Amino acid sequence: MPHSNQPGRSVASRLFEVLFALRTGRSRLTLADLTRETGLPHATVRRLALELVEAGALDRSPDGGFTVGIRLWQLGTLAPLSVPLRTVALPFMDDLHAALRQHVQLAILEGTSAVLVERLSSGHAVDVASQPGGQLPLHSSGVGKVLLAHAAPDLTDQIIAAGLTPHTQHTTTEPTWLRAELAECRETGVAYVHGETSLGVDSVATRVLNAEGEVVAALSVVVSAGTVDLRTVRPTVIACGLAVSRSLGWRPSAGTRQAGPLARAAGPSSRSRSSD
Amino acid sequence: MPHSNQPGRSVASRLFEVLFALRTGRSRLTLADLTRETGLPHATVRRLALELVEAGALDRSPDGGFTVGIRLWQLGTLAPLSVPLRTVALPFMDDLHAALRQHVQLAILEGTSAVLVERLSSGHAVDVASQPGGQLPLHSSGVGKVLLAHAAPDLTDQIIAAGLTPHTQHTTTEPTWLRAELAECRETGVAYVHGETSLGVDSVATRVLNAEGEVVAALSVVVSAGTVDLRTVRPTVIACGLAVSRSLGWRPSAGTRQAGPLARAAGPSSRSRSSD
DNA sequence: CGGGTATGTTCATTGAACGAACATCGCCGT
DNA sequence: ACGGCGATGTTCGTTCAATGAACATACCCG
Repeated sequence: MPHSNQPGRSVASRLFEVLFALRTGRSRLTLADLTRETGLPHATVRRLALELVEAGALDRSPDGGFTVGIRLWQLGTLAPLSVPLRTVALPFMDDLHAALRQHVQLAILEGTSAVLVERLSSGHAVDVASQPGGQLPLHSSGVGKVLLAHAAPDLTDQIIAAGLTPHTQHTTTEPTWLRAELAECRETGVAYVHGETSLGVDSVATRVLNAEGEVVAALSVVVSAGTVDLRTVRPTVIACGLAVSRSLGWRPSAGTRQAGPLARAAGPSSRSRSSD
Repeated sequence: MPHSNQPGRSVASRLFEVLFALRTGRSRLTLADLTRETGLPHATVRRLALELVEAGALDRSPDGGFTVGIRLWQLGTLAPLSVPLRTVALPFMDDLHAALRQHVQLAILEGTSAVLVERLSSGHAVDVASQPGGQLPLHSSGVGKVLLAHAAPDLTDQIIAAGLTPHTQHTTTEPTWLRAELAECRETGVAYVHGETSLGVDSVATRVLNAEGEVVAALSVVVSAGTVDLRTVRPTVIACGLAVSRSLGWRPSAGTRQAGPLARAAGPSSRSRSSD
């Protein structure tokens, strides 16, 4: 039986199975790697991979390794997140970075993860593994919590159903607790993380709104635990988030739909549920 | 005849015809746009585009526009030019930017164009249209000339055969003249451009070498004509290019294959190949 | 030299891709 | 109201490109 693939699968799906076998940390794969990764017959993988090379989507080094091609990278730069979001946010992130001398991150929601879009790091700050293009968990990162809090409610159900993987002993694994955190975040517009992603790393995150008052991104400052008082960082982060939102066309009045309570959150006083 | 496409074309090729219809400045296309752009029957384009959306390669806005998807952007960030080239070059480009307060560009060769990989701009400097991911002509830009000079000789023939499109009245359109410039550049490692890409914009470009002594990129400073003495900029650019090359593992001794003459070019005076 | 792994090549089979034709919707000018 | 027009969406018989098991080669290691 020389055609025993399960029917219903399109060429395109197979093609992208090969393409997306390249992931963070696995950005250079051999033909055998691709075969293992996809589970497809090696003859098929070979044919598809060579077609991808011919199209310029992949590059092949003389030693046989496949990597993402320059043309595909170029195509990626056309993604709408480059403009206006990144362009608009970058100067403000620069300011935030200059003021605090700590990591500053910008992330958006994609499927069931937060995707890191932009990042400014300080040499002397804690090292975080993530790079632009990398993924962060929705339930245990600052930006993740902000994005999850403002996403469709059933996404939270999905995330909880999928299991709240504990990355450290501080990761929130209790569904009720997480839901409470998210509700709090919806109220204040801010999310805190204390060593939930990795030990000794804290972060404060806030939301970024567009002209329609929708949460389009999350902005966070990541600090080494204990070095900085998060209560100091909080208003700075909030102000920066508001500044970016404003530049995207958001106005406090226009934003009543989702962003109403943020006004209260902006003041550090009211009910400072601190961190210590 | 319900199957009148010219045979020999693969699905993959059609798929990428649709994908690469998205170009700089045309990063958001409707179905009709894609159909016009590719010349394929609209039923085919529709099917392919929807498959691309399902795979996450494209995003479709509610109003029907197709844009590059986030997953494709993520995939692009895995391209080998991000690491090590960009990562290594960025700090040095920062220094160059800090020292000169002018545009600093990093580009690589891709096909018959130079592709802008990284760019630092100063608000008060001349405005150049190009963005990371954008293309620059090989015959009329600084980085282009550097890359062309060190590429396979038949690429020059190709470029000349394709016609030296004049972008301004200063663009080199005479093949012999261009070849002379390229020879000069091979000798000195530096290329100058005086208003060839756009009027009033000058640039100085130099090469970046890897551990094997191959030219892997070009580095340039772009200035408004007349504001800066290019003779001042030249040694700074050269030193920066050498610094990046060193960080990539290149050593003057090891680089004799292609990089021999650079030593002379490095010193403003004939042969003080200064590193001190 | 035999076993293992990575890569490359062949070819009969067939189902997925194809696209002409048809259908629908909204828009604009008359 | 009507008809022309462009954009989008849907159908379906035809057929050729995609498929993958089998074979072939090359290399490494014990």
